[in-house]
Amino acid sequence: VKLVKYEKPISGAVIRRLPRYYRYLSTLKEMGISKVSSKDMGNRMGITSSQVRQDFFCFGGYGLQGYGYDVEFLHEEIGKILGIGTTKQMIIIGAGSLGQALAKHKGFEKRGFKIIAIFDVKSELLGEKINEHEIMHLDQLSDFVANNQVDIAALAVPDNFGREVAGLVTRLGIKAIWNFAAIELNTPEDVIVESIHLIDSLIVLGYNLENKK
Amino acid sequence: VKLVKYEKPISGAVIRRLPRYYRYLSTLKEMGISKVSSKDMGNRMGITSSQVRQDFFCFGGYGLQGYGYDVEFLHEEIGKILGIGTTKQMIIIGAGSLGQALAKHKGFEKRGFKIIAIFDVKSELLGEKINEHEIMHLDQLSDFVANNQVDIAALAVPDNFGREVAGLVTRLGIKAIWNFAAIELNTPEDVIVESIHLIDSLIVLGYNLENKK
DNA sequence: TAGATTGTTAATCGATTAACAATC
DNA sequence: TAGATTGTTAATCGATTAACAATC
Repeated sequence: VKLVKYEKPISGAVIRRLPRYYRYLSTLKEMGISKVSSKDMGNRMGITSSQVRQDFFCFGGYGLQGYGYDVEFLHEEIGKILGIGTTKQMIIIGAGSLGQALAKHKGFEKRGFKIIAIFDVKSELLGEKINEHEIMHLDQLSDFVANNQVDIAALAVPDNFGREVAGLVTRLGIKAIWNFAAIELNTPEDVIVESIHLIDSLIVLGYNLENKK
Repeated sequence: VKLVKYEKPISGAVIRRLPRYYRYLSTLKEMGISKVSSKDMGNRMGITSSQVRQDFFCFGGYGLQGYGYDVEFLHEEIGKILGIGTTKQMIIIGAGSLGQALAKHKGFEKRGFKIIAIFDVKSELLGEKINEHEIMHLDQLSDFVANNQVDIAALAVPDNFGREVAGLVTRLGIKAIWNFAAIELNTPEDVIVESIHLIDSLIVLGYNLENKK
């Protein structure tokens, strides 16, 4: 009997590779390919086959010696680890162009992230509909959170409002923030923050371009 | 005489922290604070003071023993390393909601990234103006690149067009791609790719929420 | 069986942290 | 001078890679 190894927490570096494996496996599935080797996966992703095997080994290993990995099975198992398929409800705060773009994005719902409301403070935006959701005033957030399960708040507000809105959101008990403001957030320990710093990413790109890796 | 140490290439991990230092120093400057210690910076960013000093030491050290770092000077030096202030010209491919949000974003130009054109293939979008730029047809890209300095192409196209558009862009000689499609790009060695995988980020957030770090 | 490829341990590499002398 | 904080080396920690036995 082989036991799955959940003893020690999985490192963040491994977790961040899982969505990439998952996407690649989705592609293979669509193409009707049923098996894949660690070498194939590594080549595609620019990492070593050794790292691929090591990553899966963290969870007990999903392959068959001499054969490789079954695409369908591996896809499903990684999906389970990542919690894809369990629906999480998300609100978007900030209905500017970025907030609206997030609200309209197709890919999130497919992976279990359901957008259930959009908030802003600008009166001229209120009542406008993005997809099926009317933009609500931020004053209504408290009531909304009291009456709905909100798992994640996406912050697409101007940088200088980020701290304030993050404070509000955590006071209301929301435990996960997807932050797009170019600021550092200091949130309570039990609140998970994941930031997308667009400008940082662009600056690193500019640096690498000038200093050709 | 102290020589700046440019002997070995700086690790990517260090470079990715520089924009964060830079942003923090910008804030301090605005607040009129003139000195900062490695301890202050570390606390703010959730890293050790040792790491902060080690990072700056890569470039020869910018501080004064017993005092700390001069905010204005450090800000300027990090800016120089990152190449902030040298203008880079960027085009956006894909004028959907995400492409438009990028085009409208205020923060890029401030850091030297100038958006000079937007392209799409949908005829109903052509001619529409985003900021001062008219949306052009992708067929015009080749001419445009021939007549303008294009440093960076931001790819905000549907995932299934990503590879094709990346191929086009590299064939036209553009050396840096800021990729928003949820795909792995295989580009020539001399092309720099920086990807923002929104869905990956969201999935990791969901994972961390379920598995409370 | 021969060939292929994983599972798994060990070795290496690189990044982070600790420590403290230097010096403002 | 005493106190503070960097510059810099060494120690530690963690992540990646190599290697190969296991086994399909």
